[in-house]
Amino acid sequence: MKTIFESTLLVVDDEPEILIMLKKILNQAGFSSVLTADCCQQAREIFGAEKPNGVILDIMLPDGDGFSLMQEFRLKSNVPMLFLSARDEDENRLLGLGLGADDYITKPFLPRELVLRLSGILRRVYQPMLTPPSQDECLVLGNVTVNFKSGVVQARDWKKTLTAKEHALLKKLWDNQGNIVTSDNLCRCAWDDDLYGYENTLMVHIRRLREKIEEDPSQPKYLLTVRGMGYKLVKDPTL
Amino acid sequence: MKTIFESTLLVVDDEPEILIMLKKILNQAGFSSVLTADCCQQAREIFGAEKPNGVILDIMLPDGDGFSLMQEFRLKSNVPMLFLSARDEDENRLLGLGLGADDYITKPFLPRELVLRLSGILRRVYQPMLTPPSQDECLVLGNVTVNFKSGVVQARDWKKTLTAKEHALLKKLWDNQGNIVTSDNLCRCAWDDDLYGYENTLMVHIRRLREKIEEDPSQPKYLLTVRGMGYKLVKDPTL
DNA sequence: AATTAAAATTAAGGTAAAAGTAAGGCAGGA
DNA sequence: TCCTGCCTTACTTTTACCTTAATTTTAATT
Repeated sequence: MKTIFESTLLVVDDEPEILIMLKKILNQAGFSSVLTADCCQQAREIFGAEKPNGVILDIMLPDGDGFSLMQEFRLKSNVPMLFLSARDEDENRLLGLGLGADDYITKPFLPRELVLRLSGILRRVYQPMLTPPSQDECLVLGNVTVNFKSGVVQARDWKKTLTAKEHALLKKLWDNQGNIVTSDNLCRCAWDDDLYGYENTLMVHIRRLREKIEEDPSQPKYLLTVRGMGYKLVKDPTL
Repeated sequence: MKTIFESTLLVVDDEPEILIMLKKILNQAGFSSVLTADCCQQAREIFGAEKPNGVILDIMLPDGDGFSLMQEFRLKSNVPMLFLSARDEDENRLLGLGLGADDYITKPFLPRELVLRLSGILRRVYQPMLTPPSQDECLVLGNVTVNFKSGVVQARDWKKTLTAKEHALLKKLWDNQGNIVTSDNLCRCAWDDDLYGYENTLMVHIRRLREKIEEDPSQPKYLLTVRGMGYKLVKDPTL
């Protein structure tokens, strides 16, 4: 399936004029394949034969009710289904949703709202995957890895934790990786008051950071000093 | 993630009593991790930090509107979001759904309907990724086992139960196992009002938790302090 | 090479965050 | 109503982290 508009939809309602209207609305919205049924029996046949990708059900049907029909279909398939009914009592809505309906729309309804809700559901179901299961983003510096979420710096055979200030500073540098971060800006992100006089303190922290990420402090490769301006974190010193 | 009830939810509304009510409703329904925010700014912070699995948004907020906020969040994530608003005009519903909301619920609403609709959406979105139902998941810390469903902490020859607060806090830490959880966030998940002044109380609870899981409080191995930031639960101290 | 300002290095001392402790308060159940 | 268990408050003590300050090294400028 390419887009949700190539879904096959099944609309079940006993009023012919409603069926015609719905079909028109859905076609206009871009759904090319809309099947209709006006009773449970017909709905069952189409459902079995066509395996629709979405079902819109009225509740009152001549030869049964939509609730039972939905239950029946749910046993066979996890396809998106929604109720479209004139019955707006709380109990009915709760019943319908409780049976696993993806929505419960009451008549009269806004065509555009129906389309939006239906499209939303179909999109969720047929174009689902969000959140690519991402492992925590880590900062990798040579053999050393920094995980900001856990505040851990580690290599193969050891492990250290970052203190609050170190965490703030290194994060700031990482966020601006490759660019110069002025001492002022670094101070601002680690200290609330923007008093000056933190320059020296900052240096001490930078020193500790360098130790922690195993820099040779006299020959830093990753956490570089930019004289007169600030510091810079580079991921790959060869570049 | 094992079930949808382990989703982290974010509720944004400017009325404190609504927040408290929603939190209660959702907790009762089984959602264990419900965060709340009363303005856009706070919502942004939590959204960025916690990556919630579902968002419930009011439209009228003191420092902005829910529509813009949803647009903003949509750019960053495809997470399920729904509106909960007193404004029932057609245009607003269409606008909300058009921006990609998964639902638009109007106040007053039936608690059960909210829960059904939310659960339905979450199931659609996350079900495909859910792992097959396993036996009760337990947190194992050395010789001690914590069962969150029963709230029981036990070792070979003894057994204790968790209190409500302990349960909430430990659950939160477990959900973010290995990562730093700020004191703020811990407080938020255990107390409704996000008043400050819970820091001390939090500490006392942490202390009790440490006793309960048989930590040597002076040399914790599992429930670690991250000074200036918060706490962290590690499953295996050797790693 | 001399000069000088910037940055690095130390180690000690200060301080705020967290731990510890105990008593008081409050709600739910008997 | 009292009782019990849980939560909160308030206070002291401890400690991990941060800051300070003095000295040394480095790098840019002349």
